[in-house]
Amino acid sequence: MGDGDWLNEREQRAWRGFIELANFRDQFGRELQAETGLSGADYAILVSLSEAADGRMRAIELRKAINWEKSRLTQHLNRMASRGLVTREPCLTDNRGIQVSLTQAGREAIEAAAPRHVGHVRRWFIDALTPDQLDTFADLTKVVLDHIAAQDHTAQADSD
Amino acid sequence: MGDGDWLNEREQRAWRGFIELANFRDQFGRELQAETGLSGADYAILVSLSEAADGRMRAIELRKAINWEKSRLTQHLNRMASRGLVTREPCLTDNRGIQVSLTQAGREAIEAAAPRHVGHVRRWFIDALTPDQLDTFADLTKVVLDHIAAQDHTAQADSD
DNA sequence: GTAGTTTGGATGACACATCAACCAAATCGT
DNA sequence: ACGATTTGGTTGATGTGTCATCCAAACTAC
Repeated sequence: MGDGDWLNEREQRAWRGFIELANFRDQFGRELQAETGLSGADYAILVSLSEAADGRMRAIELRKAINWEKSRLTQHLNRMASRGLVTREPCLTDNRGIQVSLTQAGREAIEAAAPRHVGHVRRWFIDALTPDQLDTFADLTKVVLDHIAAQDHTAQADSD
Repeated sequence: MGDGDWLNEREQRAWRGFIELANFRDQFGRELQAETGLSGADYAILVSLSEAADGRMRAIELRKAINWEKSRLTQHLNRMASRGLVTREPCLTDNRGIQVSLTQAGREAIEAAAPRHVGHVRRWFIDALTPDQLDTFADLTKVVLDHIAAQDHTAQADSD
């Protein structure tokens, strides 16, 4: 390919490090799923629900909390409902809305998964760095994220 | 959910920063795809091919270069071939192998996409950090990646 | 040689995410 | 009141990635 302008070595080191770390994160998610039976997506939904009063939320609130596209939520809730982790009922105060509720099985699943999740995060990431390094890393990610946000105001993404 | 042991604030800041940055990266890939017509996966394959002699490589070499599962490569090459970006021919020296070649269209696609790719990386990531910060960031990712590699020697995906 | 294993690859089923299009209830403007 | 628009959600098509399984060619043995 035409290698007109590429990154210099310093830039490339940082960028590739980031990419590899991000790649690893997908693997991390799959391992967690293999251990707990919950994907990262499942986890995000269950955490939100489990923090809500009575373990129930309107779909739209859920969507705001985890910042998903609506079709993604619809389809994922379908799969989770068919697995018995959540239920979907019509919303009383808005006939176009949906109430999503944690089932007992869902609550048990998230409570079983949470410690393993934390353990994984610690073992794979936190333990690699000293407290100072953690701060530095957090600072740098913040710089980049702020830079992104400043550039592109349509950017937010989140989970976990 | 039971909040038995969670991360302290410092740990959480670093972890969440990482997650958000990794999430952003997916969005980055989609934007690039919208602009160039090439997904990150397409890009990885085309870059490898374009760097090879004659723009051709055996599938297995390609797989090693980008570290993919074999079924992923098979399926992605199918899609790319149907889009006219690559061709697949039997390998002369090993009857079970496959030779993958860049087509003219594929070469043009990667050459058109590369500058935009670099521009995006710069604009979204590199430009956010000073040279010193780039080094620091690269160092920290390396620490984490080394830690991961040291812990888990079974990380590679492939089995049969 | 010829049986057993490894290796390069293909295939089918499924999970996951996006996009575009659609629908009905809610809301808004007048 | 009533048409127009927004909003909450669904649906279907498509792209992408994983896993498990299968297959034939290639390398062992012996």
